[in-house]
Amino acid sequence: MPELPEVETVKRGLSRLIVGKSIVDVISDNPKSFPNSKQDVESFLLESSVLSVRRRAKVLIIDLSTKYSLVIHLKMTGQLVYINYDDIRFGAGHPSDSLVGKLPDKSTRVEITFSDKSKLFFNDQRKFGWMKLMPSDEIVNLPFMKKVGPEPLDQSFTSIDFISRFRRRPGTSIKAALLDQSVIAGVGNIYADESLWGAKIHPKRIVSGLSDSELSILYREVRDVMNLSIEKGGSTNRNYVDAEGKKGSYMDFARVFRREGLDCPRCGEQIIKFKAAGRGTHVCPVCQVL
DNA sequence: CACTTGACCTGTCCGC
DNA sequence: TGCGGACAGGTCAAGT
Repeated sequence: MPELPEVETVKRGLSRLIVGKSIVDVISDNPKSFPNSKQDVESFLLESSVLSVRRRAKVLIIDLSTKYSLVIHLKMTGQLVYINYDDIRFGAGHPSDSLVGKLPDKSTRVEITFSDKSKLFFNDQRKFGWMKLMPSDEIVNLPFMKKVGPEPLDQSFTSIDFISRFRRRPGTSIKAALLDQSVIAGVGNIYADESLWGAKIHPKRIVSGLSDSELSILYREVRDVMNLSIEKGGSTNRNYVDAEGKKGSYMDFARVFRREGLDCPRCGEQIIKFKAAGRGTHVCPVCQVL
C-alpha cells in the first residue's frame, strides 16, 4: 500500500476513532507480523490506553499510556481497520458496517479489542508488514528512523531543501532517488510516477543531469500530488483501505499510474509502461523524454 | 562507497 | 479448467 498519503489517511482515521480507548485483549497469528514477547504484551499493551496516533514517513505510531508505542509498517498489503459494533447496532451508519462479519479473515494477523468491545484489525495478505511494541522514546533509535529523510509536506520543507537532498545522489536515476526513503520520506511507486509526469521528467534521467529549475518543479509536483491524494483518501490500487475499511479515490485522478495504453491527459499520446529502478514505471513518451 | 538486484510472502492475472 | 510465470503499493541484505 501505503505510501505517505495512505498512511496519513489511516493516521487521521485512527486519531478520530481510537484515541482514549483502553486495550483489553490482543490475538495474533504470525510472529513476523507481531514480533512481541508475551511478557511485553502483558506488561505494556494490555490495560494500556491510546494517547495519540502519529505518522513518520510510511510508519504509523500508536502511543500508549505505558510509555510504550505500537510501531506499525503496512508495507505492500497491510490494512488497519477499526470496527465499533455499538455504532452499528445503534445505527450510526459507519462505513465499516459492511465489514462486520467479514473480519477477521484469512489475512488478519492481529486483532486488538478495546474495553468497549470495538476492535482494530491488522490485516496483511503478504505478511511483509509488522506491528512492534517498544518504548516510545526508543523509536528515534530505530535504524530506519535514523536514516529517513525529511517529511516533504512539512511547512518548513522548502524547494531549496528538496534540491540539496537530491544533489546528494548525483549518480542515480531520479526515480530511484525519489523512492529512496533516506532522500525524502514517504514517496512510493505511485507518487513517484505521478509527480515525474507532472514535472515532465523521464524517470531514468540521472539526477546530476537535472537542473535546479527542474528539481524545483518536481518539488512542487511531489507536494501537490500527495496533498491531492490525501484529500481523496489515498489510492486504492489493490488492497488499500482506510481505518474504516473505505477505499481511496486518487486512482480516479491518476494521470499515468496504471494507465498504460490510455491517453496522456496533457498531450493525448499513449502512456507506456516499462521497468525503472526495479519497479513498474509509467510514462508519457512525448511529455517525458530521456 | 554508490548503486542495483534478490528476497521476503500470498494472490491474481495472463498466455498456453 | 489447469498450470507456469510474471507481477504487485516497501524495505533490507547481499551482490557488483
